[in-house]
Amino acid sequence: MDIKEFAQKIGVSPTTISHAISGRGRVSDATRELVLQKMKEYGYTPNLNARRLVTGRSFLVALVHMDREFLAHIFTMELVRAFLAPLKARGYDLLLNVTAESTVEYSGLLERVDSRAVDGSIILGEAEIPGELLRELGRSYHPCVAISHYRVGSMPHVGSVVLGLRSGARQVAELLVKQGHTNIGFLGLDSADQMPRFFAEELQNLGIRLSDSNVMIEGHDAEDGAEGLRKMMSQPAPPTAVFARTDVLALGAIGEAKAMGIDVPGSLSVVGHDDLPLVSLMQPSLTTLRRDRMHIATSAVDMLFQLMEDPGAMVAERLIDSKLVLRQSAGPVK
Amino acid sequence: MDIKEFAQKIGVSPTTISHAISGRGRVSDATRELVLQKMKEYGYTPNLNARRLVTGRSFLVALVHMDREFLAHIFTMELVRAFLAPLKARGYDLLLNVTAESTVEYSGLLERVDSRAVDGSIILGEAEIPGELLRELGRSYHPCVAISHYRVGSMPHVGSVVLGLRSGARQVAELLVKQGHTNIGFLGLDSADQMPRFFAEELQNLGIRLSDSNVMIEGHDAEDGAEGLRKMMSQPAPPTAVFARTDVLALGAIGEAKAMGIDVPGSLSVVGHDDLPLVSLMQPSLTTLRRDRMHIATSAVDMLFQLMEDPGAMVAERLIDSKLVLRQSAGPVK
DNA sequence: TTGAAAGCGCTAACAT
DNA sequence: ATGTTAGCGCTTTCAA
Repeated sequence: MDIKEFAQKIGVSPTTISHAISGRGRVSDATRELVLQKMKEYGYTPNLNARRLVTGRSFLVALVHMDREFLAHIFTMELVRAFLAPLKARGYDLLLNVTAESTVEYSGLLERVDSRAVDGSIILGEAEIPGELLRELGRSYHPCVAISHYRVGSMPHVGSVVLGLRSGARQVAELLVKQGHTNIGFLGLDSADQMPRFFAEELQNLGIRLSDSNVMIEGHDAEDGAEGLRKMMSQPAPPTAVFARTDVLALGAIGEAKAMGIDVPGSLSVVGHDDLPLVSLMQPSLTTLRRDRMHIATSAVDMLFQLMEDPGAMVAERLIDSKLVLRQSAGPVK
Repeated sequence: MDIKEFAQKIGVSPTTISHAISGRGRVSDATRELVLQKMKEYGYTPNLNARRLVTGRSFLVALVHMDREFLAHIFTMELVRAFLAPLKARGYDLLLNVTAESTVEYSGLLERVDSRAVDGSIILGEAEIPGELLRELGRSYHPCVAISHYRVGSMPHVGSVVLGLRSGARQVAELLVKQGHTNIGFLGLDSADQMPRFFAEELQNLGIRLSDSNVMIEGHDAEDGAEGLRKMMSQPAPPTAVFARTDVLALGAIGEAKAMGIDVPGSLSVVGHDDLPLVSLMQPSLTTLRRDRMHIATSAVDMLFQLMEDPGAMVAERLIDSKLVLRQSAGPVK
């Protein structure tokens, strides 16, 4: 049943119905009551796609990601979850599966954007988000907010939430040094990651040198963490503390330490990064850097709606730092 | 730029453009080439909402859930992720944030459905999915697939993926009995859950009695698991093995056991349920029941598209069982 | 193989 | 306060 048919059935005009539903038009309370009442009775429900076509708004926000496996990271999953409530509070749904892998894919994205199929986008990038993509989006006057480790050059319609690494590096450095560690290791992900540099610099500031032989860049999996730790501990003067770039690496390292008969945190302190679910339940529970998912999500959503409401708005970049969560896996040097 | 303007610019009719893009119409190869070529050149991209209005298809599937906190379960997050690839393979996106909490919310859902804003729905229900909801959906000829622990009465346009509990209960019972345990406990979620009954029955079949005092229904959190285990082990004749309804309960229990000086699995075996990420990395690694997320997701999506392609199809219910993953936390009785 | 015209169901000026 | 009318941008008969 369309609005015309429904209008005839209940004896008012389509306009009145539209007004009654949106609440935006001038209708008498009595008429509005009647319309809403009859809607249920007849089971009429407006066609969203028609509305979207004519209003140019969809009440949809897309979550754009660079690769198809982005949800493999548990942290990202939790982030996705965190977007839901703030969006729902504004009457918005979240669109998933929008990848921006290549130029080919950009077009699919731009199609959805130019055609007003989504009102805004949140762009997730573990690595750097291609400037070309952001420029393309900006050019189509599409409000979007990028979330990544990197700063995004200021451009119109594009907000940015930066997940800072520097502060976390400092907090870990300070903790370990305070606990008396002087021989410290780092277990990393890949060569593009900035964390090892930051960590080395922060240790330097505290008078400790992160030697190259104590930096292991192995990969993403627990096995990589185990492998890295094994190498590190097989050196003549093995470190007494290790900062692992992710909790998964940290857990792999702890497992390997146990296998090698090294007590954590008795003989080796381990600090992770992410505060994934369950790491507080391990034995020992994991000391790690936590990023507040809700904070990230509400910041991004707030920013996005600012841009959506005022297309001219120049939104400031927002930096969000990690916070050290003290648990059992790191302790004073013996 | 709309199709009309674009048509004039490149000197063909809107019809031809539509045909060239969809590939459905009869157009010469040369013309199609031209159109696609010029699309990039001029940056024309069709309006999706207009297309959706006229075709009645949106290439969107909604993920419907009963409460707002559904993504709090890590298992559910992983399920969401698993839907993405099969949907993308068919050119579909996934719509998140569609709750069906109350009758009020049903209307929001039905609006999206009746208005063809989504082509189909996947309904997630940890508990039983309200029959009324499914009937409403079926009545609007809306293809949907329910995923839950419960069987859904057969009705048109509604498929069902049942996450069976019985088989898992049997596998755990068999494992523990084979390992020589005779005094066995259960750590449960809530009174609505069928698992304790199934587990008791399966133990019964093997000649073991699950005594009421060994069944603790405490809640969802690790603390609940710890609390339950403490009570259970404080009894005169504490069990030598415990089946926990979820991995989180199991981890809470293991933590508490350690705190009580009880070795796992030396003096107490613990089996969990879900195989959450990281539980394989704990010390000891967790023996648990695993449900194949990809299998569930592809089953549901396959079923959904069957219903979408052939509205008359009566889709068979599909049962998916858990599989025991043997790790370290459960072992032979000493 | 291509084009003209009608209409998808709604909203929003503009009357009344 | 309510109704009339003209599109929104596309697809799809139908005709050429």
